[in-house]
Amino acid sequence: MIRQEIVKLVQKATGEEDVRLETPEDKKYGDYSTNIAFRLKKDPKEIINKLKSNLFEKVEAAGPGFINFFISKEYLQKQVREILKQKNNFGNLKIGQNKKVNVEFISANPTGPLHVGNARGGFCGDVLANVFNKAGYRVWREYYVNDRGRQIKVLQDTLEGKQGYKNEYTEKLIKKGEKDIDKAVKYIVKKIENTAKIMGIKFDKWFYETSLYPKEAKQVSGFLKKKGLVYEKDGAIWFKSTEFGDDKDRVLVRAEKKTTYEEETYFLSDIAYLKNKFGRGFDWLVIFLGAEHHGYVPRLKAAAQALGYDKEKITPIVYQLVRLIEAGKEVKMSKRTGVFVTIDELIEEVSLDVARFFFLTRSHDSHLNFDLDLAKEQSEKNPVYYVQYAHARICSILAKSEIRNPKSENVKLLTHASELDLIKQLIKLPEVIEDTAKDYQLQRLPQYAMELATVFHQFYRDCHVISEDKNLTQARLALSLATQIVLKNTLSLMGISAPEKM
RNA sequence: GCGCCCGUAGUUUAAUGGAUAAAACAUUGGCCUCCGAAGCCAAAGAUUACUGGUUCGACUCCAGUUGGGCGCACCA
Repeated sequence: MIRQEIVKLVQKATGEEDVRLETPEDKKYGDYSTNIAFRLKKDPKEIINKLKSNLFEKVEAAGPGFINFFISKEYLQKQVREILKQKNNFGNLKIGQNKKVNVEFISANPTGPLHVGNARGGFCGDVLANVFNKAGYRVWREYYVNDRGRQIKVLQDTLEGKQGYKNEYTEKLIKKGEKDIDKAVKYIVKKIENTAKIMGIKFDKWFYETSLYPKEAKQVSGFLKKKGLVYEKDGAIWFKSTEFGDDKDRVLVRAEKKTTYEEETYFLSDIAYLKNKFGRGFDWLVIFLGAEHHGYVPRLKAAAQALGYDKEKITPIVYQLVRLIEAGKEVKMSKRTGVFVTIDELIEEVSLDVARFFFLTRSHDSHLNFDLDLAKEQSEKNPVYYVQYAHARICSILAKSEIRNPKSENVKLLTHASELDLIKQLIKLPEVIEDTAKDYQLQRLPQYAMELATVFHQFYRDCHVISEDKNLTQARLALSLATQIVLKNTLSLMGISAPEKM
C-alpha cells in the first residue's frame, strides 16, 4: 500500500511515530500530503532532504508547512501488473490478523416482517462484515432471535385474537388457526430467513435466546452471585451495574407475580449470550443497534466487565432510525398497528442493488428519511447504475478486443494523465478497506465506487483503448482489466452485482 | 430534567483539524461519421442552524443557544 510506504518513509526521516497522510482535493498539492513539518515545527525542506525513495516524481514543500508527494509514473505503471496478478485478492489486508470477529445485526424480534428500519442495520452489518473479511478478520455473522419474553407473550395474545401485532405473518397464522406459539415463531423466523436471503445476506448462525435456558442463564447468574454483584430487593434480583459505570442497577430476575411471562429478564439472557459468544472463541464482538436501543450500551459493557472481559472487545455500532415518509409527512412505523414498509416490498420495487446502495451512501449516524414513492421514482437515477455502467462498458471493450490476456509488459506506455489518474484511484482500494475497517464509515465504499467510475469514464473519453498501435492497445486493455477487477471487488464488498451488460 | 444522535446548495447526502466545502438528483447550455450517450464537458446554486472559545488553520474539537429524532421500566 503506497500510503503506508510513504508513512514509513516520513517516520524514518523525522523519528516521529504519529504520521498522517491526507489526499489533497486539488491535484496541484500532490497525490498525498502531510502536515508533519508543521506539527513538529520543523522546516519541511529539511525533512524532504532526508527522504530517500524512488517512489516519487517529486516531493515539495508548500503552504504553511505541508509536504506534498507526487507519485512517479513508473510506480503507478507497476501497480497495474500487481492488480492483474492479485485479481480478487487485491485489497486484501492483514490488519485483522486472522482474529475472529462476531458481527451481530438485525436481530429483530420474531413477531413480524423485517421493515425498512431493519434494512439499514441489515445492509450495514452485512457490508461491514465483508470489509472485515477483506481486512483479514475471520468473520461470523449472527442473528439473535428473541424467542422468549414479553414480545412472545404478545405474539401469543395475537394468535388468540387479543390485541397484538398486526402484519401479514400474524394474519396468516390467525387464518390458519395456529395456536402453538413455538410453531408460530418457527414460521416467522423462516419468513425472516427468507427475507435475509432476498437481501443477499447469509448468516452463519441464527442464535435462539431460548437455547440459553436453563443452563447458561443459571450459570451466569450463579457466577455473578458468587462475585457479590447481585442482590435482592422487592422480591427481584438485581445486578450492580452501577459498579461498572451504568447509571442504575438492572433487574435480572423479576419478582414473582409482577409478570405474566418468564421471570428472567432479557438482560440476563444478554449476559449469558455475551458469555456464550466469548466462550466460542471470538476475539471481538461487533453489535449493530438501532438508536432506540442505544441506552443499552452501558449495561452491556458493565456486564462484560463483571464477567471479566475487556469491554473494548465489544463494539456497539448505533445507527440512527429510519423515518418513514408518505406524501411528505412522517408516518410512525409500528409493529402493533402494522404501519411499515417491508424489506421484501422495498426490494421488489427498487431492486436489491439500488436498495443496498441507497442505505450504504448515508452515514449510519445521520438520520434517514425514507419515502418509498420517492425511492421508486429515483431508483432509475440511482448512482449505482453509474458504477455498474462503467463495469459493463469495460466488459464490452474487453469482449470487442478479442485479446483475452493482454500482455502487461507494455504498461510503461501508460503515460496519459487520465491513465495515471485512473491508476491512482485503483490503488486506493486498500486504503478504503483499511479506513473503513477502522472507523466503520461505510459510505466511503459507494463514494469510492463513484469516483472510480468517474475516472474510468474520463479515461475512456481521453484514451481510445482499441487502436492501430498494438502495444498501446495491450497496455490499455491491461489497465481496463485492472479497473474491472477493482470495480468488481468494490461492488462485491457492497453486495452489489457487477453486470457485464445492462 | 438527564443522556445519546443530528441540523451543510432547491432536494438527498459527502467531507481522516488543513489549501478554492464535494457529489448525486433537479435547473440551464454544449458533445455521438470514432471501443456502449445509463456517458462526457460546462453554467448556476452554500454566511456549513446561531453565538462565543481553542488553533497558524474549525463543517469537524470545547461551551452556550436553538430546532428535531431517540432513550431514561421488574419492555426489548
